[in-house]
Amino acid sequence: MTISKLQVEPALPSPPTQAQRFGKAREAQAVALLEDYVELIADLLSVHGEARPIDIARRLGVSHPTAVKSINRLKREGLATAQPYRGVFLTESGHAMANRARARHRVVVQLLEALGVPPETAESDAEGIEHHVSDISLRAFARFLRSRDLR
Amino acid sequence: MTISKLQVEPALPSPPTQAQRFGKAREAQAVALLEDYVELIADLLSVHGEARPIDIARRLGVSHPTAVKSINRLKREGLATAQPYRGVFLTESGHAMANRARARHRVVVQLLEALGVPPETAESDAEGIEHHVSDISLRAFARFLRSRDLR
DNA sequence: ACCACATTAAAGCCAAGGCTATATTCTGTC
DNA sequence: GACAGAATATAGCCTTGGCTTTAATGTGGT
Repeated sequence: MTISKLQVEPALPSPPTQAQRFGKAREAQAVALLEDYVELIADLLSVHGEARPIDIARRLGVSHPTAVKSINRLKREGLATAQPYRGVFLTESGHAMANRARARHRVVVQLLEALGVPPETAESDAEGIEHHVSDISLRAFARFLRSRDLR
Repeated sequence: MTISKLQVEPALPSPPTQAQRFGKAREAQAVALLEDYVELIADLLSVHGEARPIDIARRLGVSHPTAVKSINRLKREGLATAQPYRGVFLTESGHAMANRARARHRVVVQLLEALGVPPETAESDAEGIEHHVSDISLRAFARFLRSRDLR
């Protein structure tokens, strides 16, 4: 007789379930770049009063033309406005996205540090992680931090 | 006389520092797709004994040709092997990457659940987050989980 | 043994996000 | 006010990762 599996393999999730998870991750990735830009632009505006393409490019570590191209996409999607040679500004919805992104960023960094991750690593990892944290997880993170502060 | 800033704006990181953070995130993203594929292929191999392109495609939620194209990339990068019409297998380094990815995935899911994130959300968010968790953070997560289990 | 159906492969299209090279426009200094 | 140098914009190229369409190959059932 055949011997059935000795180690119980943890069954895989159903294909549709798994496809949906991957689909969400792909979608999050699609907006990640937009979030990075508006978040950075909001920071530059609030600290320097202006957001120039060249500064955006330098801080993102990409060439100027790449930054300009992405800024054009922001304009196309109604997140930013810009006149030629005049710097970049955020629309209403751009600001909204930036605020949500900044809030998430802050919570993720705080969580990582609370878990014992050194500050620079926390900032670095957060840059990638933040775009994949759902509202549900974000609230859980906030609860954890609050409960921990009270202790 | 001019009034200096009333609220102390948290100074921005230096451009090179910030560029480096974004660069790391971009690099992580570049390998994310490879990790997703080898992780899934490893799972299929261990559960079903074979990894067919069509199953890979279905579980990732992409069309078959897209999956085939990515599998070709895996072959090009020395992570997988495949004969026409014969299914996909992992090379030594493919297995190594899959094991690292699975370990990270598991820890991230456990962490999220430990923080109170419901299981399906934990799985879903982990799919995106795992690729951006550095070894340093991963070890911190593991430490946290261990200390919590002991309590 | 055949034939229908499933699977696989191949070809070609598209948008996104990188890049370099070149042209244009500002701007600050003399 | 002119001009040099910085910033910006434009054009064109490449790769990746999606897609659809079409062709080729396996495979299982009668």
